[in-house]
Amino acid sequence: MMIMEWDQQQQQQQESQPQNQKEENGVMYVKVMTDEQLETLRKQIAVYASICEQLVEMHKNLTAHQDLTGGRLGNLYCDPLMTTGGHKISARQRWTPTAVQLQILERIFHEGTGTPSKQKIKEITSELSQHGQISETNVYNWFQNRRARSKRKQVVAASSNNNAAESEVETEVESPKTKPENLLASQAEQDVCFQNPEISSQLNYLGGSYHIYDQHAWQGE
Amino acid sequence: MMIMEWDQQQQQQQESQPQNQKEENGVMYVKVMTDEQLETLRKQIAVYASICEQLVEMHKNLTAHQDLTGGRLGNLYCDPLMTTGGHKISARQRWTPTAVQLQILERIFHEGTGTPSKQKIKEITSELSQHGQISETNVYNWFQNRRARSKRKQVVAASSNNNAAESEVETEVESPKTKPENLLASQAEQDVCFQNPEISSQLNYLGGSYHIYDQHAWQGE
DNA sequence: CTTATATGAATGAACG
DNA sequence: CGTTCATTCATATAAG
Repeated sequence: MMIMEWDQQQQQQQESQPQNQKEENGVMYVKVMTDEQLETLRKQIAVYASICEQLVEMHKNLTAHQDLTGGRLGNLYCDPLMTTGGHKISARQRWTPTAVQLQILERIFHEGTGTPSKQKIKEITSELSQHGQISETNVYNWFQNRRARSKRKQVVAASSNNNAAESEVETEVESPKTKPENLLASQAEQDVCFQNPEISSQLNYLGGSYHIYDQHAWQGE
Repeated sequence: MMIMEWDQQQQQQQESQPQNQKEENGVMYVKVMTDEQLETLRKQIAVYASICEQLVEMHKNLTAHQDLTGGRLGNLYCDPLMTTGGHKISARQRWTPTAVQLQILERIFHEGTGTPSKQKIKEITSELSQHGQISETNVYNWFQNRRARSKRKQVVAASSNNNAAESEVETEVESPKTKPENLLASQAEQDVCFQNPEISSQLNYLGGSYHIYDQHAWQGE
């Protein structure tokens, strides 16, 4: 909001209102944002930084048990425990979708074509392989399970209004898990490519740029 | 990084280098960032926006289980005896069979049909619902777990009897009895202080401010 | 308060 | 495609 306003104003300065520009000694001078606007902009960035930091923390905590443990790749890990008996059977055999992969899968699942054709499977697999190890079988199984379980829920929900005394809200069928996702997931699709490496690099790219604001009170504390 | 540089430069302009400023007709002119710098700044914000969006999605997907999985489960402890501070309700209370229910379940489990059909599940649920809140899913899960775990016990017992530590025959799939895997399951418990409210408000504050950059190619196309 | 265990629930994979 | 199995996750409870 505020950023957009600033952006518009900036364009005005650069294009529509040359009377706000001056050249002197080969240096271009223009009328700039007021300190207030500047401060606002800085706050925007700072807010983003703060949110990113918090979300990263939350994400770390939440996925500590799963695939992102310690930043190591989730699937096919060789645990250091094998040294005990010199055995190497403990390779994880079960694929676990990354959060990103799950997001994409859910989106595809909901956006129409309930029939994941063979060709479609390949495409999806190819797409998801950019976000972690995956195979076509995984995708196929995932859709099979996803559909079967959503249908089972339907059946259970439909049949459970028989003996239940309460007017439960179990008509959710299959939406609870994916209902609140299209608020801002509409864009930012698969081309975003945020896996751990990317996210990390981006965050590092931006890292340390927001602490200069931590004395302000805008954070709400 | 880049932001900080810009910030420093900005401060220089405003404080240390008045020779870059000019006043004319009551309007203050200062040397501003180059278009390149401006573009960089915009990219910073856009990167943050993208990351935030992605992280929010990830977080939603990851917390969907906690918040909505049991969403409708029958036994929600409506006893609002929260500790001070107004913690979140989080009706993620998992079902716990009562003594009577457990008795009945065990009896049914031992008396024959190891395969509780869906119809059977309904009957059992109906019966058990007279001794406490329960759902068909609970019964289904209970039987699944009961069976799986009794089977595992057998396997473990059988394997522990036969193999010595030296022979090292392929013991199925890693002995589940001696697997110290709780290296990371201990933390990430109660220290997750930040919950949705703060994040949400901040995100609303920034909502819709980044889409103006989506035509750029910096995302790594 | 921390650690270990029991167990309800979720889910990838396999079966028929 | 529906159902079942095997494994894992997460939490409630118990133990230290």
